[in-house]
Amino acid sequence: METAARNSDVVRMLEEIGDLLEVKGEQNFRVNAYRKAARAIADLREDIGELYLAGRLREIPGVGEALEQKIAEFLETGRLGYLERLQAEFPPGLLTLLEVPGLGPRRARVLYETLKIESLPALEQAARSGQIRDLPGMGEKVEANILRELERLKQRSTRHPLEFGLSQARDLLAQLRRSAPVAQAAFAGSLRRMRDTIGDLDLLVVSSEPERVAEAFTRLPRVVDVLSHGPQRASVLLRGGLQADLRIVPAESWGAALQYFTGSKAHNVHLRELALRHGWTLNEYGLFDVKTGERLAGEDEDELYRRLGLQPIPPELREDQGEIEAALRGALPALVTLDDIRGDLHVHSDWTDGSAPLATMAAAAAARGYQYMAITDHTKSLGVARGLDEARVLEQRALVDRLNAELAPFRILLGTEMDIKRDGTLDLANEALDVMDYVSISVHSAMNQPREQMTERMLRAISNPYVTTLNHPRGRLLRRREAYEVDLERVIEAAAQRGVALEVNAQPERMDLDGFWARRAIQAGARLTISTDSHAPGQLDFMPLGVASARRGWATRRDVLNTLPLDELLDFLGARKAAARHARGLT
DNA sequence: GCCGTTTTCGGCCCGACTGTTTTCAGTCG
Repeated sequence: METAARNSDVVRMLEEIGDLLEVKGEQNFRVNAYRKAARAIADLREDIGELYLAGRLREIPGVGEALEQKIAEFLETGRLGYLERLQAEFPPGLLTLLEVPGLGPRRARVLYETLKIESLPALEQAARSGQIRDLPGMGEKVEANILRELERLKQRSTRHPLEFGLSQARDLLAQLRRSAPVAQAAFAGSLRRMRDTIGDLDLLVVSSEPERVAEAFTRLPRVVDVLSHGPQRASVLLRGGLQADLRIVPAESWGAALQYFTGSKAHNVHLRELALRHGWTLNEYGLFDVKTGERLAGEDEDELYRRLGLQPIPPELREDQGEIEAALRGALPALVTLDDIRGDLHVHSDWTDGSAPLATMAAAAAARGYQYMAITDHTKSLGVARGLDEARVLEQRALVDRLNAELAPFRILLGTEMDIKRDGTLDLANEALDVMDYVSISVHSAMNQPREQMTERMLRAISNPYVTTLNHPRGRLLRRREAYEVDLERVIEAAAQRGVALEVNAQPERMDLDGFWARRAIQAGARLTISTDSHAPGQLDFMPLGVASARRGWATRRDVLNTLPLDELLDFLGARKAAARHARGLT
């Protein structure tokens, strides 16, 4: 049975209630209850409609009796009487005022009640005509800030790809080290958790002269605007629209500050509640006994976790998705690392749309310490890439064999990134697949098919027994293209059953699967590959991004195909091919 | 509104910065 709403609809509904209650002046704990539940549902790995039908809504942390009833009503009817009554108390545009940084619920309410402002254009007009400076609690600066933020809002930049944030952060920290006395420096926030996109940069520094560091930070070359500036922290706007926040702490607080500013917010809140139950309090300066004020931890991050009775939790897991419970039991997974990766299984050459000869790509892979690399050039349907036909595959087979004789013990696997055609059939004949070592498949065309059609297409494609891996299964391109409409749960289930691996693609704008879906795949029993989809030698260095996504999916070494040493991988691929031949009646 | 090896009632994460105000509310992360 289909319910009337999806998880994201429920999340939006609860957040709106929270916002409206806050504007109304309702007590904070009630407001936070709605927001906490919204967060939990946003991170949910199951369909909330199914949870409801199974009578399991109360299992969601933060959902009690009252919220269960409201969510049920919303799922059944697509509406919620309680929310509609709340909405009726305020004009529909009022909540858009909260999008302006510096405007919270109190000021939004004052603006509405005194000046009848209920939209951003009305806000701008009031600010321009100098009406806001006379309101209680506001003044000329608030008015000027509103105008400034409205301008910024008009050209608001969305979230940025992780790779861009990492390079910006590394540059900033290097510049800061050169221009001020910095004892330790690191980045925190979503950058350190390696989320696939980041909203801003969180930088952390230890210094005995914090004022000088903050000052130097605001004067770095790429800073275009200083948003706030104090002795312990400063926020700036960088060229290109990225915001960077710097925090300066004393050395004895380094670990606590690193923990605090790495987040996530939900993880931190959970951790603090845990501390409180011991009679301790946790802040960015350390872990303290509430009664005596004694410092229990703070200099070292791992020690902080251990003092709380937890295994140290890798930053990639800190999303309050069960990692704290697992760490309490000592049951955190041993996450896959870059060192575990034995080869790259998705690499292009100048035979199709890569920029370098096959031999160059192989040498670059070998230089990174890999035992193997799969060359996976495109196939004939992808005309723009001059994709290979069956005859060219045979030519490539010959070249690969020659190179392997020279490069041993390094091994090039002859592979393919074969197009899945719009009806789910594959681009090359089985005879061509039979001469290959590794077959991976991708959707590159008709990407806007309806959900049911795309799902059937992928299911049909992975049913070919020669197929080892489904590449970039969601097809999204950050900031450019949404994911395919597809029932990925069904595709993952089928892939798990057939032993088909799902790729974690490390291209910065792909990051596909991301951590969320990687974890889903592992839970379903599917195996992952982590590959770079390199089109030039330097792109092989994207591998850490893919490893990060897999780690965010709780992947261990054993969940990832290309952690296998060469001989074991060859055994695995050989067995698959034998089974494929058997299925075709060739044995 | 949620929740419980301190509690079924009485708690609920914590501090910096800004601006307006003369001791602190509002906002943010």
